[in-house]
Amino acid sequence: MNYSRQREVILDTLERNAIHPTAEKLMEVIKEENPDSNIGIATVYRNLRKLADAGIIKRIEGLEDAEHFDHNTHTHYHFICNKCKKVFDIDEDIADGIIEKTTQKTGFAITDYDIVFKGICKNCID
Amino acid sequence: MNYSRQREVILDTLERNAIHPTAEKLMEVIKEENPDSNIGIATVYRNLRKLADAGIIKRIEGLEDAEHFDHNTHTHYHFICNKCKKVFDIDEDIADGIIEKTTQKTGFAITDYDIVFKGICKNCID
DNA sequence: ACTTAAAATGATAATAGGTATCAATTATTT
DNA sequence: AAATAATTGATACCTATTATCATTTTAAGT
Repeated sequence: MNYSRQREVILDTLERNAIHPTAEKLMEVIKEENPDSNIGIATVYRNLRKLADAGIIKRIEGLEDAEHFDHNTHTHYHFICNKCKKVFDIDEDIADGIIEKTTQKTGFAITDYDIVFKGICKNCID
Repeated sequence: MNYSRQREVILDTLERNAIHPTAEKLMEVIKEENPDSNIGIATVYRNLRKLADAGIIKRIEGLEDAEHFDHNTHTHYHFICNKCKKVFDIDEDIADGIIEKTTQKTGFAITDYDIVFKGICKNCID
């Protein structure tokens, strides 16, 4: 993968904004932070895909209509609030050994898995 | 919800074809099985949404590009083969008490959750 | 530095999944 | 049977994402 200024901005912005943004949302933030730098939306989509395929960032599927992206590639889970639609990290040990257990029981060669919780977040309950 | 012949066909076809189809795929099957019956694609989308919202069937998100639907609403998980793209049920007890555990640790009001595994299925390994 | 080949970009057309609209039809209630 | 509400089919529309392509930038070799 060759260097590109745009890719650096995209990755850096994703890392500094841990909000699990969609491509469109990330584009918005990039524009705000770099009003002069003229990065096209196709470049954002392209690079997010490339970075995710390379395992440098993670694609989060199963949330609303669009794909979201996460700079954190360590094992963790997500919760999306049905009301405010915000995505929260769940960094707790709630599914210990689930890959091994499932591999053993099913015989599938599991390479990846995701857990998505839905409900109402603390802020929206009150 | 009023009765409709179309909805009955849609639900019945979904139940008899436990292949976790997308709306388009289900439409295909319906057309094959009922060449005369002229059900529009909008009706399929509309009814799958309505049935899922009513809890009669379940929407599976996080699989490829499109939403898939499952007539089985009991707690179970899914595995999608990255090669053949088939969706398999995982009906094993691999995440016991995960809602309680996560609710307790996070304080979110969790109403639902999904686990999606990815990898290569037995058929595609050989 | 200069040249060349490969990779990346920005603009935008194209595609795909899904929803909204609306007049016509079908169910339900009285 | 008449009135009201729900549903349908056709299709226009919207939104997320990818493809295309000419141009620019990067990396490597001389």
